Amino acid sequence: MAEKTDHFAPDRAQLMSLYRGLLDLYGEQSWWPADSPFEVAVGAVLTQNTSWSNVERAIDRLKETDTLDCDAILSLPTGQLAELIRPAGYYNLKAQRLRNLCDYLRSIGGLDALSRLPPSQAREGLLGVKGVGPETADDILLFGLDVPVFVIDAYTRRLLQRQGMARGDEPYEVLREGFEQALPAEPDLFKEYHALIVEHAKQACRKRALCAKCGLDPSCPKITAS
DNA sequence: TACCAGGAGAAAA
DNA sequence: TTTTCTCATGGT
Repeated sequence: MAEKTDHFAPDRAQLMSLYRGLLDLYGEQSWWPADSPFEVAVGAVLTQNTSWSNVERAIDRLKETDTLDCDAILSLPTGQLAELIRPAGYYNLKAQRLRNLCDYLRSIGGLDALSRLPPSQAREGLLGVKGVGPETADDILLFGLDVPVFVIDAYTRRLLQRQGMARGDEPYEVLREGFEQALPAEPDLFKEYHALIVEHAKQACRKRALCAKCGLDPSCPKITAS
């Protein structure tokens, strides 16, 4: 039996071929759907294990009540914040997580101050917030602050497995570093790549019954550059 | 009715 | 150290 290793070192041509294949299939996605870096940060927390349509509802409710900013969120009782974001699910948990994130941002002087930190330091700071894991932190850095970090999510893992490029269960950092070392450090490329992977998951694997195991299902097509 | 979604952290094994 | 459990609404 082959030993299980956590190696992931794709070459640039391989990843760019996959990227072009996705781009040919789905066209430009131009993410993230948000009006400000702070809205990206809030959306990144709210979308944890949650469909974006539900997140939009919650963000709309924050906008309607003029509470989509750090100070407003921190001034709300946690129960009231939870009620506002209820459509996003896990609302008690996420209300506390949003407060934790806002506490941190306020302590360092806001997102502007975060963007002025060395990227590795900004990432460590975000990861120190209870409720902000690697994917959420990288969403904020890439889509909110234009830091070239590659976001790994469940769809990315599934696609890599389907393409035969990785097992899919490698540690987050192994996969992230694999992408970042192979690709040019361009935020726009990383954003579009991630958005295309999500779009692929939605379009190609729309049948729910198949989606859970789509990494192994032939109905989820392999991507090839035209 | 049952399953799943743009995770993360705590608890159990 | 690895696996399992918890958190929850809304669409299909």
